Amino acid sequence: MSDSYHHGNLRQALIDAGVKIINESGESGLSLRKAAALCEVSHAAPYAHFKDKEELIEAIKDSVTEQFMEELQNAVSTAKDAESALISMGNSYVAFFLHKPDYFKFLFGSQNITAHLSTDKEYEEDYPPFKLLKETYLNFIAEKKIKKSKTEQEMDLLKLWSSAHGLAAIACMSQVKMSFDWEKALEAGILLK
Amino acid sequence: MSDSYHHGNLRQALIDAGVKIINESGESGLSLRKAAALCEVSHAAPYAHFKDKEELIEAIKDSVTEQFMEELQNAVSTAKDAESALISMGNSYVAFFLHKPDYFKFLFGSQNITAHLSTDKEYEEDYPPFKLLKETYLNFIAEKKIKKSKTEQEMDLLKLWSSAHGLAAIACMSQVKMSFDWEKALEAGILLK
DNA sequence: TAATAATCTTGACAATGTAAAGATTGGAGA
DNA sequence: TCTCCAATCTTTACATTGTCAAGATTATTA
Repeated sequence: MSDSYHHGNLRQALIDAGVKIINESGESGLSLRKAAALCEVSHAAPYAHFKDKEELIEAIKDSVTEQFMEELQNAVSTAKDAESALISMGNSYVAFFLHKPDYFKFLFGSQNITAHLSTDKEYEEDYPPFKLLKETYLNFIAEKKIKKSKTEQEMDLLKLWSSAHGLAAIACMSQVKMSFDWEKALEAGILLK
Repeated sequence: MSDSYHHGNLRQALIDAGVKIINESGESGLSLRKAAALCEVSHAAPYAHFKDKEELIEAIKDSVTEQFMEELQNAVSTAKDAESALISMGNSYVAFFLHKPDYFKFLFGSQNITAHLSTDKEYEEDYPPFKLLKETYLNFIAEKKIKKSKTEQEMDLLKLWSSAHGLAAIACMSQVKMSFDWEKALEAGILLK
């Protein structure tokens, strides 16, 4: 392929450029034209791959969510049993965003978590982090031979998810130096206890 | 005062216009020029009262936070004892945003919770909802004669705050109809138990 | 190889944030 | 009361941005 007119893989390049921009200047610094410029392509080129800015943003979110999932998956895989997998996953959930606050704001800030997912299903089943949480939780209650009703299980899952998510939110959203030492708290297992 | 040139109370009018816009079309629909137009004033008039768009947004957040605080305060005031005050406050925390999801995204979405606060103090002390939570919590452990170290208290407060905030986040961010019935869950007291 | 689809460029336009310069007005002090 | 100043508001202007339309270039496929 001659490399002057056709980029080759502009779609992915735009996504990568978007991730880079967000890391450097947050979501507010992200514009279609800047992403296009980073790819050395004209300002309207993105429209061959994305319907509008929103669609690029969703693609970037999917990309960041993949990174997120890798860390969660790793936390679960390397745990010695189902209980520590659950705890480790929660800690990773918070730690990931603690180290990348801009990712939190980007993923959960302006738009809906599930905006990119099909809307005709129960949303949780399609959201990868929740799927992993559910698996891990089910392993846990199986391992411990705990009997719970469907409703109780849903409640447990919601508590687990929201406590991790809430901690991440509070950690990320307070730019002010906190008196609270998050790293220490995570080590000490403030989560899931 | 003649009512042609000088508005009279443009600052407050712009804030109110901003709240209205956010209720109708979310934060993405908010622009300085639209707010100015709603106040029947030229597009540059806001600059007499706000340094830039960000400063208007912070003022709108303060206004919404006041509404939020009224509901929290009410929940605490009308409770029969400190324990139910704590529970009621948590439920109000989630319920407020459940009924106004756009407010959640607006308050905690793009910017920092504490961006409008002084940055040289421990952030929690200045954030009204946290202040109220702390008071209510201290009343609770006093009422129950529970002895806790400073660190344990901080942990408790963090858990209370993050669980309520996390539930609100998850409730608001999933636009998809959830299988989970939030109203019922709140009645049943999923929080703080 | 010719037609068609995909990809990219150029040019244009409206909405927006923001700055500069000037008009209008209310109020403090004479 | 009158004058002057500071606050408030308007007008004009400009850069950035999202988006569209028309056309150029290249890949694909029949």
